[in-house]
Amino acid sequence: MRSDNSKIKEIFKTLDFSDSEIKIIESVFHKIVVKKGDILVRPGDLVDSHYYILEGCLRTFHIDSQGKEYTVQFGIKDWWISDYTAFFTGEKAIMTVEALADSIIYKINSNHKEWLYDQIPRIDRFFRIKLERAFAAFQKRILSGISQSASDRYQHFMATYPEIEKYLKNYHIASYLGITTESLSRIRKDLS
Amino acid sequence: MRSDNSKIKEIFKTLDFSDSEIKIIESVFHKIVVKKGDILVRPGDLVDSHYYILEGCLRTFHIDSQGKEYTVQFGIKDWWISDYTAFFTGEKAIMTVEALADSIIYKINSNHKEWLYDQIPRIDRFFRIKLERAFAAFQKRILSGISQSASDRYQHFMATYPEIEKYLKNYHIASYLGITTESLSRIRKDLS
DNA sequence: TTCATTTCTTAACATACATCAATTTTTCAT
DNA sequence: ATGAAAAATTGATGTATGTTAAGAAATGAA
Repeated sequence: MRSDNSKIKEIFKTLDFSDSEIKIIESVFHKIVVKKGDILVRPGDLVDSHYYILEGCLRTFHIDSQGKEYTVQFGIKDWWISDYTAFFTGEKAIMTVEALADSIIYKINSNHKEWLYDQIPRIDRFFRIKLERAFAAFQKRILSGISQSASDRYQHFMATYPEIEKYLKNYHIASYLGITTESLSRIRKDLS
Repeated sequence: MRSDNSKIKEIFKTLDFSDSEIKIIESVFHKIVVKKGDILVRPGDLVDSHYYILEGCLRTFHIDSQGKEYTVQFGIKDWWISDYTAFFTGEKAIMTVEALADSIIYKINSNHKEWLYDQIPRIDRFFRIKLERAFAAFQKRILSGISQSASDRYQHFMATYPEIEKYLKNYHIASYLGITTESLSRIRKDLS
């Protein structure tokens, strides 16, 4: 075993694996302990891995030519995170993946994942369903972005992901909503 | 054969199927010919199907409580379309799927798709890769929505999907960008 | 605890986009 | 081809959000 993988079962808790299958799975996951502020993916990287969050919080964000940050995704316990555009398409990363708190994550790379699909076909289905749910969530976010005011988007975000809030600064939330911290501050004042 | 499925091979043109596999696939796809303006999915429907577009153009949009329309997706030849949130989660549709031109599409429902995965496991991988690419495109659109001006989003859309334009009214584009037709009109004027 | 640093708030002003209303242009059925 | 309906444009005005700058509050390291 390359690292302490005793928590691997949690990742696939919806599936029932035999001991030998667990061994196979453990062989392709790599445990990583990161500190708040650590960076997992940088712009320009080739991204051949994605990350399961066992504990903590991370975010994926883009930095534009003026240095402004735009958060595309937050991730907490039991979510997966990466620069998915780069991961899926093979293009170089335009995102940064950053730990917002000390976190414990499991990394798996593309080749290992493909190998795993061959070894345990049920896993293909597992990841497909994860992806379907993430896709549906993204569709809702797109709709929210084009149909709602910043205040409505803020309230919806806070209501939908209350567990994430404790890890976030207001500027993280603003960068996720696509507004400035000043605007968010005014929105919070209006709501209180 | 339930309908003329002679074009089914086009859907899976990246895969090499035997004649017997093609037969299996043909048995679960249902050809539908729709006219401009026809509706395939309505708000409140249970959505157990998605649609492959062989020819024509469709869009998925949401109508809010004030009757305003917000377009989440356009689809043309060789794309798939549905209310994916409803399709993947089992929730009732909040979207309308509408033909923007006379179109020829192939419909497949969930149960048949699951059955197909069992019969021909390679197809699971095929749909997973489609979904990965759609997911990456959605991630880019979210980033565009929170980071770019309406004018930039318009130019980016036109440059990225030039083949779609001929099917669209300006109010379709405006509803996709999340702006009013009046604003789009001014943007177009400024750019010309 | 204390102080430096980071984050948040507030205010004045600027700008992008929305709204409402009227008119022109385009589309499409006859 | 013609006219009614749909779509696009334009102008005047309103509002939400951005920008800049300053100060207040919160955080975290020593």
